[in-house]
Amino acid sequence: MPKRAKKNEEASVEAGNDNKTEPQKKREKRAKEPEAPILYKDPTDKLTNKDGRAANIKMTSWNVDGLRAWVKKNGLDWVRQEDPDVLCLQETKCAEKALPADITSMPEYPYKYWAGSEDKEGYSGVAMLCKTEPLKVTYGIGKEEHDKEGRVITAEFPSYFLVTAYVPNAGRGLVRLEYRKTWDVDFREYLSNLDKRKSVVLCGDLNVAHQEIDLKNPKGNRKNAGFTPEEREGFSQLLAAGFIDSFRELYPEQTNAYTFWTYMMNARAKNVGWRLDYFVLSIALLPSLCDSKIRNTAMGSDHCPITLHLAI
Amino acid sequence: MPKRAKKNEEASVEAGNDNKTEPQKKREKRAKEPEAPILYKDPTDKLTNKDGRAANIKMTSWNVDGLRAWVKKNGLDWVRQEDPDVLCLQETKCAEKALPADITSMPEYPYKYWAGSEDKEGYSGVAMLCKTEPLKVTYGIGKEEHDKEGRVITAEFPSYFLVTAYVPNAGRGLVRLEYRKTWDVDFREYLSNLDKRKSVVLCGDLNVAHQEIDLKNPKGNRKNAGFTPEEREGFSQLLAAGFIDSFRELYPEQTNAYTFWTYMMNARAKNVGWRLDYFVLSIALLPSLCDSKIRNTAMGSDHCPITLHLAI
DNA sequence: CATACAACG
DNA sequence: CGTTCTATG
Repeated sequence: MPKRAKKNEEASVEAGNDNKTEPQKKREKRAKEPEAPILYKDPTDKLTNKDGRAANIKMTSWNVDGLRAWVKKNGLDWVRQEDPDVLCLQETKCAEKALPADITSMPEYPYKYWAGSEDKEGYSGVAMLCKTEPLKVTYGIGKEEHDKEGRVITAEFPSYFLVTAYVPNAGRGLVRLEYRKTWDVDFREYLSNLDKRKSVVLCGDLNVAHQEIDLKNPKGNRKNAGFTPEEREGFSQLLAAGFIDSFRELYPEQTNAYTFWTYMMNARAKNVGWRLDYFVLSIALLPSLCDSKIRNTAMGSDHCPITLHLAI
Repeated sequence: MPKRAKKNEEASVEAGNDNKTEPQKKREKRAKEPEAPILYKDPTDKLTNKDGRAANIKMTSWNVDGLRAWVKKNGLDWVRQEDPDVLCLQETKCAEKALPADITSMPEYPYKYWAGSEDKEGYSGVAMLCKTEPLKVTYGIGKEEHDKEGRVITAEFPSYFLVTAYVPNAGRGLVRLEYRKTWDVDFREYLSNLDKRKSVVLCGDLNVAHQEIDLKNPKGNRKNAGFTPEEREGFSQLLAAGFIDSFRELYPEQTNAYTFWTYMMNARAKNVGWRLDYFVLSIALLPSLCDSKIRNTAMGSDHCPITLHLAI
């Protein structure tokens, strides 16, 4: 697992040319297209906690489904508008040396951490970009069997741990459900141990819709990856261990709130989605919670980003 | 090897939609874009033979480098303008059942023949589309070892055989040169045997530049696939067996006449190319030869099409 | 550089 | 449906 942080690098340039093939046009598009539509800060974000204390930390998490494609689709323009203090990305599907200069050279985030799959190139992978330097950054959850796929980065800040995770998908036909169950147990133990030392913020694609309210089609998906009783129970046990689902805490009745839509069957246009991406907090952080939002207008992946505001 | 001819089929329709991802735009492009630039019949084509007899058959050969991509790039619009009596395609890289309706339903060519690789999907593959029905169509060259990759279709017409071929590439590092040499021997024997019965027109990607005049960079390519002494000698021996290279016959001094340019290094814009595609004729057809042309303005592949006019 | 495939989601 | 990989050219 790569353990280096990256600072700025020079961008490489590509010359344009004339005999336009499709892929050439694609590249030119990336290079020349002016900007993504301008997004303003969401005026509905609540920027104070229960006691009226002002939010002072903003975090965004996004499963980008291929970082290179997402960059070409101007995902970074959205990030610049959102301007979080920490940006966590999942499913980067990109070796560290293949990262686009657009992101490795981003001056807004001088502290950047990357984890990729050791065996399979272009599989899994997570990243964390920070405006301020963490006290310490670690990779994985301390168990050989889980730490070869670039799924977890943990950053220690003065008053909390920030963990970003891309939880293993149980797979078509649930071929990897048994593995997922062992993951859920070990990951919960990892988080509980952190929680004994400092409060924890966990964010990322947890690859489970917890309750029926968390996906459009609960009935039809009980035997599908992401909504099996085993995966839902795993999430319930995580909460029982002393954590809260920040979005559901604040919006307990909110229906049709999803963070993932399959590319198939025009699911996003019909909002046939799943809530798979979360900010999960140690109970001790509940007083610091200001808002937990789903940015479902941001395009560039089959997941949308989510943003958390804390007053710490 | 598929041995069925195909007639018309219904086109399938795709609904448009709004949340535009890159691949969606690609599909819409294919559906909605008006037309490729209009091409007129080449006024420099010579449409009579030496004796002034009028050409009465027109054939086009094109290595399309992936038929599905080529269709999306409006290759068929060019074909409709060119309007040959027979169209031969190489490197279709497409299973018969995956053929786009745009080509399977083309009414101009009621008689269509397809050959694909048996083992590797999306590899090799040739096709022949005819306005008039051949007396007989066969696939391969009658040798097990050569006939599993969908490289040859032979159509028998009243006064000649038409053979279209995609000759095996000798490969990077010449890994398949030995195989290519056995192919060259067996293919020559196949053509010679046909020639004993009726005159032969051979067209396609023969994967060799015969002489130094046939590629931009002869010096640098003597050890590269397509210009090794062995491959060039194979072509020489084919000619020695009673065949002629129709283009070179008519234009013996013509330099910078190529039919293939690698996509790399902007080779086509600089005309750094190779002449790999040929109409090779039985000597007996020499009196029928009117013209043999390279259509190097036609885009859609890393090869361009070539066209033959005969007065038979 | 570009077209195919497979694996994965 | 879309991103990645690999093989092939």
